[in-house]
Amino acid sequence: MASPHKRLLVTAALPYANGYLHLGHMAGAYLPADLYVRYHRLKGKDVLFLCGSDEHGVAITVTGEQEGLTPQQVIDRYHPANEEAFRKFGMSFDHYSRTSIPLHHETTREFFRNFSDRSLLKEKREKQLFCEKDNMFLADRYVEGTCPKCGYDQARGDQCENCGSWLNQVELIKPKCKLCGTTPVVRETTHLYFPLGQFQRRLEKYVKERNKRDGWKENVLRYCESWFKAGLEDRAVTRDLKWGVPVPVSGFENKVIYVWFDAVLGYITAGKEWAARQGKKEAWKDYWQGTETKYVAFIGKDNVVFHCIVFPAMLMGWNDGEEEQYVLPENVPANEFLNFEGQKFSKSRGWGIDLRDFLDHFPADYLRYALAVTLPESRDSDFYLKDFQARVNNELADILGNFVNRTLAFTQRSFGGVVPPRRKIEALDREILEILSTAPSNVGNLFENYRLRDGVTEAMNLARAANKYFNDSEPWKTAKSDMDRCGTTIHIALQLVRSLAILFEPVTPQISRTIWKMLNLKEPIGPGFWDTAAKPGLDEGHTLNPPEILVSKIEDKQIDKILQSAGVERSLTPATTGIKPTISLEDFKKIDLRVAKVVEAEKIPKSSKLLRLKVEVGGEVRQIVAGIAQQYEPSWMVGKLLVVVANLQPVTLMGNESRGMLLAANADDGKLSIVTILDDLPPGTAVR
RNA sequence: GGCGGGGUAGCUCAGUCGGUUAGAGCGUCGGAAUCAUAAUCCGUAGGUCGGGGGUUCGAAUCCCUCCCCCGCUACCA
Repeated sequence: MASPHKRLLVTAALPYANGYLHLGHMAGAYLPADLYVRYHRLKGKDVLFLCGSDEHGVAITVTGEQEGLTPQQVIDRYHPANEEAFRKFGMSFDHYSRTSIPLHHETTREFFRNFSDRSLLKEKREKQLFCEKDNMFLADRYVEGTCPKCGYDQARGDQCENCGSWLNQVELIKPKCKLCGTTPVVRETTHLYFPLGQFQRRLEKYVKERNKRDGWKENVLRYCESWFKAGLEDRAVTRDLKWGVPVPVSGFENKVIYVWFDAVLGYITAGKEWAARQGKKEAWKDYWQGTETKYVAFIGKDNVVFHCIVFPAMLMGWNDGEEEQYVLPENVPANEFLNFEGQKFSKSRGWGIDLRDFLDHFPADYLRYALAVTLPESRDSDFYLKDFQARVNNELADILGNFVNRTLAFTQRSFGGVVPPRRKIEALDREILEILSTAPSNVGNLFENYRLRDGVTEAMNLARAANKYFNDSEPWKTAKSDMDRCGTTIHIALQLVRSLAILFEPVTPQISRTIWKMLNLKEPIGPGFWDTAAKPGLDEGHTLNPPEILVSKIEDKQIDKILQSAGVERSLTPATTGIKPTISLEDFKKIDLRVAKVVEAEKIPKSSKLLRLKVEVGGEVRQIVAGIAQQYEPSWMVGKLLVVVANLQPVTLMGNESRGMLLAANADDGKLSIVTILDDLPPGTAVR
């Protein structure tokens, strides 16, 4: 489907500057975006490709506190590292920006002020608990106290679990900060809200229309639907924090703009910064404003709500009141997640592999190809290193690399490295030329419909067909009998090499460049080259450079080595890191551990994890609720000797009082194992 | 427990929203070939489409139910 748009604006999700990029990120958003962009550039489209680091938000502050750094120091570590990893991976951003720069603060404040001036933002005054020690307002889950209705002493800020009544956190009697245990004070705070709900009907129409025009992905439509179904609500756009963009409205000087609001605007900032560096300050408007632009936002599935709902609503909000009209995303192709060796990437568990580490071991193109053919386009997919090895060896090296090599080596030996003339065309020649003539549009159509994985596979199919052509034509035989025939075969094979270099440029740009060099072509692969891949493009008599190995194979031991650095082995054993700070003996003595014998056990109805146990401790039988139902059968538990914390403050879980807690080892993956004792000592025996 | 998503060949995944003998790549096995990175090409085998019901002339596809996995969440004191 030919696009009527003159310009293409592409963004890839702004990575959060609170950690290193890993392979899951690349498969989710960045590689798809880069494939799409590189393809369109070769088609001759006018493309602007933007990205940048998302550097605000409370998580960065928390990381800083944990490591004794300022937020600025945190982002100054991850922003350059991620930018560099992107560069090595071959991301072809026109500009990579960051949200901590003054220009971005200005962009954000401009939107904010605009909304505020036009009374789009609603002010809501509320009383909230403020912890003077932690110097912050407490979210509901960070505060507990006595329920004013039933007197239960561990009610949360929003609801009492004992009597089930809904509470306002300031109603709590004797509230306590869950972080530090001190008593917070009531302070009045005012926040501004963005009326997302007002936009719901327009957003639904917007998604429907764009889907009709550009074919949105099913998973994305499903996520949108569930948000619409739940109903959109006002969202707070201000927060009582220090780290972020200061609110530009009087009375709110001590607050910052909520990170969800400023992050998506980072795309616009990136456009402005790009334009400024081009020395054409207004050039960004050609892409961001006006009807001639098609805007495509590549993201991972966790970001759907911000790009399909929040960001469009913000742009609608702006467009309603201004002459300058921002372009809304025409499509938001979100991928699902990539697993690593069968398990979810997890920073906290140390599972997975960072992009920069991977690129220390292998060329980016190997990774790009392997990821491209297993992109999680319609559901989560798995990345296995042994698959990676197989893809590179059996496909990239053996099919593509070997075809290029055999063709160039043959030319070198039999024709002195000069493109032989094409003589009489026979059936085999006609067949492959026919295949060649449709290959660019076949691959291109798949790319344009966001079926990147199929597109790359289709490109590899041309290499397969090329090998078949070479085999069937048997130039090594005709070289002895019919040099004209042999020359014609090699002439066509060389044309195929050239076309393959072009069709593979979006996936493996470095490999394509190497082929180009071997073909001794002066003008680099560039805008408009895509369609020329359908036809022969090498002149007879042209002299080639000597061939070199294009893709070298991956050895087993290279895979083993990276498996170790990936933390695979580490993660299979229980973590020993993350030990808490040293405590004194007095502290430890406060804990009264006792042997307890299970006398009764049953599942708590409607609960999936909780077991209600009656245990004997000393002379007493008490009830304990434990979250072990997924691994232990109630009947099996009866008679077991456990170790329990006997002097723990009681709590009520799903209406069941729990007086004490049993000890169990908790693995990060959710597996657990109860603690018991080796010999049969009487219940109530102290453990220390 | 609730909401959402999955369960298709040994592995990784498609399957155009009911229509002929369920597909691809890799792996397996056999063959051809020997120009090439022992690479290539051809062919073969392999699936009761998680289980069970139902609707239909016809179901991987629609409905019901059950089992298992993943995510979010409730409750892992």
